[in-house]
Amino acid sequence: MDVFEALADPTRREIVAMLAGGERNAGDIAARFPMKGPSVSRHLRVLRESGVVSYRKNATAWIYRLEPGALGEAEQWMRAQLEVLHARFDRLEAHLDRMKERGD
Amino acid sequence: MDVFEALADPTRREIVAMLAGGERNAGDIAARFPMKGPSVSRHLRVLRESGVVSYRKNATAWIYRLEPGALGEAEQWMRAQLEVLHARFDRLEAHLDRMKERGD
DNA sequence: CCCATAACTAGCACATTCGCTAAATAGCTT
DNA sequence: AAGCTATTTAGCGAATGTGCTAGTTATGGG
Repeated sequence: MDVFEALADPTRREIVAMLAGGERNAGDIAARFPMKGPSVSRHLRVLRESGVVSYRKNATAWIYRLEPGALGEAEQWMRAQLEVLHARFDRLEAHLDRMKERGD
Repeated sequence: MDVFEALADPTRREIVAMLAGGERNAGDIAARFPMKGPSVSRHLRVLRESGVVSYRKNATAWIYRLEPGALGEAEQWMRAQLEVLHARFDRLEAHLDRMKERGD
């Protein structure tokens, strides 16, 4: 599944922010949201399937961990767009400077 | 509206990538997609309302431009999460190094 | 072995999204 | 003013997403 789709939901972004601070089990994650466990569990599934988080089982608890790969790719895509935009802006500025120097 | 929600749709991400290369009018944008004009127009509306693009009217054509602000904020949010994650990883590595040096 | 705990999956209702066609709006041209 | 072009808005149906309750699976303790 798609990373951007996974990040589209504010609850899932909060989960990502929580997990940036360290691993958490599903119960601890769910406890911080007003919704019921199964709803959070579904959000966790979306994050799992998009590769944003990994998970492992420790005794009865599922422990979730933020993985940098998927998130990093999305971040790089955004940065690439911004860089293309910025590069064009710089060229325009340089062009205007040249025009000004020639007194155009 | 939310930037991440706006970027969740692949069509809208393609539009963003197109506009990174420069301004385009709605017709030129729509021409590059298999869907009908009104569908693209709705995607453009989402991008407008999320602040990802600005638009102005020139004669009969609406011209769309990618704005760095909204996109940049989203990119920074992602980078912030990755940095928190990375910082924790670095601390862990340093800790393990210290343990090794002490022969733990 | 049976019960409690942790978390998941299944199935339902409601809201939203996505594409479509048809109609409205705005500016240029004659 | 009438019509042409470019684009948006309105409204429809199918598909999807989100939260809920109820039931299932897996592990640990008495």
